[in-house]
Amino acid sequence: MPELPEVETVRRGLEKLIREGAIVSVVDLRTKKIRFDVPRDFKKKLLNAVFRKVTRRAKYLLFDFGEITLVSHLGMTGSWRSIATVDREADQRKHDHLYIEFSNGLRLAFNDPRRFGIIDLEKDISKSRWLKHLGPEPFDPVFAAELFKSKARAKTSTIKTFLMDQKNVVGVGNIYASEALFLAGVRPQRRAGKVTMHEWERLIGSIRNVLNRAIEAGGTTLQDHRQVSGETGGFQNRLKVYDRKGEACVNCKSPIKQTVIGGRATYWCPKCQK
DNA sequence: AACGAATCCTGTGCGC
DNA sequence: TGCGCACAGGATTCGT
Repeated sequence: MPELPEVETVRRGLEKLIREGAIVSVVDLRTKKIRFDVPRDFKKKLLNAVFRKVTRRAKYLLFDFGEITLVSHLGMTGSWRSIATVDREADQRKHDHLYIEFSNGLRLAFNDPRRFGIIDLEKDISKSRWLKHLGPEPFDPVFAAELFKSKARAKTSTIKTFLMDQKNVVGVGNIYASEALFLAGVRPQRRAGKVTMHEWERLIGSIRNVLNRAIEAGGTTLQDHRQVSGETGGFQNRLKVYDRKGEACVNCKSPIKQTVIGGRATYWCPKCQK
């Protein structure tokens, strides 16, 4: 499901609901393991913790409780939803793995059918195994053409694979990689090392542009993505190539092509992208 | 060491 | 309607 815009949308939803200073009053963990083991003392450590803020790093949500941080990754199908007090007992769904309640009555559920998501606790987030190999955020000025042209210099893998590798730059997944490459006019199957300086400049701009517009739209809902409120996102209506195989290119009317790169469906315009 | 493939898991949609 | 198969927004782990 979720790339940076979807995770950021969820973060903003959570931020609106969880008050700073709210105390965790209920931790109801329904499974020992999602993709990886949840810490054995999860409940004990989280209960009575005082909420500070929720931030995002790459595609990870970080619930800051001061002495401890709840780390959550949505994998492909993970979601957080808020449950109204009146539905407290009634709204329990298949694949709900965790419920957290706060002193002000807010109840949250983490649901993940495919179980590719992560729920973990970290004492010191700067040492987190999940975060330490990540590249820069796409909006960080460090993500600049000169540096990335040089980083990619010796890479024989495709530019699409390079952009989706979170060690290079974070937040770009399968949908937005195709979209950004289209906006920049670069074919996804081009070798990363052969992308020119000018193309890197366009690519970085396109990535920032598409991610920003997708955040504004509340993310892309193809099937699973939901905001914390339960609403779908809106960016699926603005996709230019993803999931549009055979449809007319918005620029040149050529049929959009689909291929597989790195095992993932990839969409591009054979005329607009060089 | 770098790259691509296989893998974890459940649900959905399609062809027959 | 039912069955089998391919495929799905991620990213670690494995094999070459």
